Amino acid sequence: VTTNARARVRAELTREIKEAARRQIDEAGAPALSLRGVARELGMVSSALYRYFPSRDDLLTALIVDAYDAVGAAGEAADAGVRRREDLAGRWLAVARAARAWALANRAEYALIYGSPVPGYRAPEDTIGPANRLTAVLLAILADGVAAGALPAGRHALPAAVRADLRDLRARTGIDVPEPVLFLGILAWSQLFGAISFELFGHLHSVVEDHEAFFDAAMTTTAERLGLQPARRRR
Amino acid sequence: VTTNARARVRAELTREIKEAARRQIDEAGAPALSLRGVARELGMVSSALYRYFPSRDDLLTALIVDAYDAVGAAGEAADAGVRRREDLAGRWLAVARAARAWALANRAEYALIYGSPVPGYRAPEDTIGPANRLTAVLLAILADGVAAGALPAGRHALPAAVRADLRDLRARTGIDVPEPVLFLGILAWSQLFGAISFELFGHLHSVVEDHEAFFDAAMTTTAERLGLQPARRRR
DNA sequence: TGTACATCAGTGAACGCGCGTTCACTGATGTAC
DNA sequence: TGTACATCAGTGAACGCGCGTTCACTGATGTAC
Repeated sequence: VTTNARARVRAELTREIKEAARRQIDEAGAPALSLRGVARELGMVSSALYRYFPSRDDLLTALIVDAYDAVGAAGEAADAGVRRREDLAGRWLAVARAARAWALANRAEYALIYGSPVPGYRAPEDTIGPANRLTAVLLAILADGVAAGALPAGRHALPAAVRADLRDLRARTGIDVPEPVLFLGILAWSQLFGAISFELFGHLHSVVEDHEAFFDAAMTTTAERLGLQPARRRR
Repeated sequence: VTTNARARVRAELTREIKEAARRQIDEAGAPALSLRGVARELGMVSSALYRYFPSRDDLLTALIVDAYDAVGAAGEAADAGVRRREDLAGRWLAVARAARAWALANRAEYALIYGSPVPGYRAPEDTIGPANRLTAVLLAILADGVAAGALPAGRHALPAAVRADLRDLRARTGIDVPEPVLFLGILAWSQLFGAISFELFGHLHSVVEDHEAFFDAAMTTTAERLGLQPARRRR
């Protein structure tokens, strides 16, 4: 039991190191993340950090995993907060808004996972699982729609190469959604992050003023195009 | 006349410096761009570069301007290469493919302009003009469509805030396109770069294999959604 | 055309800084008998 | 419960490196008369 005192302190400090690192990348960007800087902020000597992370890259990996987890959790919570589960468009919009809100509140972390990759850094396998967390939420909405018969099964014609790739994807992952719907889903997914990136990386600057209104309108359109009907008039 | 000998040599070296810098960011990313490294590659001493660029940031700015220019020129050429000007969907697809091809061939430069901003670097005014070059090509396609009556004027309902922003944008820039069409245009624009970024930044990895086929299918769908009809069956 | 002077490109040393990582060490915290 | 030993966290010095930028300088290239 007393053993865990040491373990608890260790966990706590690990958390504090990551927090300080997050603050640092928020101020100067991920490439400028420096172990010495983190150590300085915590009043430690830089070599002490090596008790917690074997290298700078491992610290970066931990931050990436945390970021994917955080945005995934935000999406899950937003989806779960929609009471009328059959309101698929409402769920989509809620998740999209949650992703944007998280991105605005954690710009550097967003850039870390959805911006240009940190040069020289190669993401290890550990990041794959958490990366799929938000995607799973979006896929669940699609799957619910298909199950309820609310999604047009897909008159959308696809080139053979794309259809084959999507068939493979379904087989590998067990996603229960027809290829055409899956195709539109990936499009919507990339539209979501395209919109967030455009706003965050400054490309909407001097184009549109009310970014939130624009985002909502864009995501509403995206939901319609996906075939997600607003709640009441289900066909 | 002989005066220009010096000027020509100067222009040539300026070009070589930028080329070496591009090679460097292609290998290690923009944040790692170093004047000393560039000088080393050219067999000069680092201080000599200050005869050509007053600081590292100015070199970066020049690279950004060049990149916007290059992708803009690629888009213009692709658009100009479509003989049947009334084939709006074909023009859109050609420009989209050109943007993607340029991005694939110049990954670091793409990341420089459409990826996460280089931390600590603030883009000066000079980058705004070139940044609009590609956008202008896309807008011209829309404007042509509107002029030819080929684009549905826009039954698309927009929230008041968005509509007002777009009205302002039209007034400021003299864009000759109704707000609903403009809205869909911006959506298509961000879909285009969302798709390229997703592919380049690795988010399509283990999702889809044939990236080119997927991109083409995505952009074809985007063109349809914009209301751009394939050439022959104009309504 | 020929000379005196101004302009410019490039050199090399230096300043002051920060970085990741290693290593031998001191003490404190836990464990086993 | 008390002592001997092992584990672990944190220190401080050091290695070897790279960076942007400044500055006084040497020569070569151009200009004006």
